[in-house]
Amino acid sequence: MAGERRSKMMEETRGKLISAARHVFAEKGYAATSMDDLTAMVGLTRGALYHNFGDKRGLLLAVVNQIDGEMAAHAAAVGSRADNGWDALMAEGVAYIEMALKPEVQRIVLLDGPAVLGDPSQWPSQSNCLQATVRKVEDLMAQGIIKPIDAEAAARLLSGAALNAALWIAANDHPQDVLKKAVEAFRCLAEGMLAVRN
Amino acid sequence: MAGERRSKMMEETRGKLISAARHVFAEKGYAATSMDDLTAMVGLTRGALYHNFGDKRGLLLAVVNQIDGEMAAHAAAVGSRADNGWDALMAEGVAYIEMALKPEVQRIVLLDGPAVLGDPSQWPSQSNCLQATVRKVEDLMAQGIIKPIDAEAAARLLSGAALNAALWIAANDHPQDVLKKAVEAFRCLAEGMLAVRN
DNA sequence: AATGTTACATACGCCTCGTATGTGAACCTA
DNA sequence: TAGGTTCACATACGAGGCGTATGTAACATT
Repeated sequence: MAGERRSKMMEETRGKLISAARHVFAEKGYAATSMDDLTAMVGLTRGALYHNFGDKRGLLLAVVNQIDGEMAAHAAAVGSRADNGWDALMAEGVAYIEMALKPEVQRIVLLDGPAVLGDPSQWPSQSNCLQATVRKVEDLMAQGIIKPIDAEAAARLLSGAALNAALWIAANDHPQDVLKKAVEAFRCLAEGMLAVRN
Repeated sequence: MAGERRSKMMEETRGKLISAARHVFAEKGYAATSMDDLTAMVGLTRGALYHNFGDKRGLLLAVVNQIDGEMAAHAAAVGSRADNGWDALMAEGVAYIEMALKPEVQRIVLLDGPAVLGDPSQWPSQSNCLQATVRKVEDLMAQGIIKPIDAEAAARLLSGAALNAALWIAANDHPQDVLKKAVEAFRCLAEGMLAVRN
């Protein structure tokens, strides 16, 4: 039961670094961010960085995991409020699109993340989120609501479509207008999985 | 008339640099590639690089444009061999997935490209490819084959789904098996756009 | 209280990028 | 064809940025 003050402090410095990184990575991008500046911004030096996260990539990984976790939690919360499995799946997809409108998510999770850390589906958090979608698809399939196809393939294509929709929206001048179109198209595509048309 | 030998030589060096960059970028990634090494690899120095492409990003842009152009051409060729508009759209989508299996395309066009150059839909070539898909969707819509939705939204979601499918396949150990599942799921989703089920 | 541990700072070397300047060959002119 | 000019590329230089090796002071253990 000792070393409590120490680990508390360490947790705080980790938090400060991650928080600063979220802001700066989102603004200037990963490559253009100097770790000297980043650490100085919160009154530290690179020493703290390399001790806590190993290297620059490690910091990005921590940031990505944090954001990704928040996204998964939010999507799950939205999905749980739906009346049935299908609506929940749709609601999660739409929520995913909406979340990806935040510059933080765009730049860090969708652009720099994959380039620096590699295939997103290997990340722990992303993997969890996808697995949840896979299970939802499997449930709906077992209920005969959607056609028998590979669940993982379906989940990945859905999330891919949502992701790309978000990128499109963010690059556009009228996000709200485009969001409506994107959501409509997303629902339309997703209905291709339905065993019986509404 | 004049300066023919000179511009011929310059075209050759540009070609050598782009060719080398395609290989090295695909292997080690954009960030990890040294321009000193890259240029030395074809018997040049960085002087040639900065003269021809302005900076490192300029070289990546040239590489991306070349690959993207090849992809668009291939997709168009595949699509033109189909009997009808719908089959052509499906064939192009599948072709897109298959092309994205090449490490070159994955690493350069799908990972580093967006991170370094920004939104892919702004790139000249990618934009052309997308526009072609949009027009195909509009045609099918005019024929009453697919439901009336926003054509650009549909095109973007389709290409997004295809893109993500490719990333999935490439990260997998059994590409051929997964390819089949992905293509099946892609067709399934796309059929959501059909006005009348087959 | 003495010793070990650790969280972070400091200091160093290596590499890479971009620019500024040099150079020799190809080009135009007469 | 001879002289000057242009230009494609090489060389030289300076400015960071990353990662590591080492230092240090606060904390923990006994």
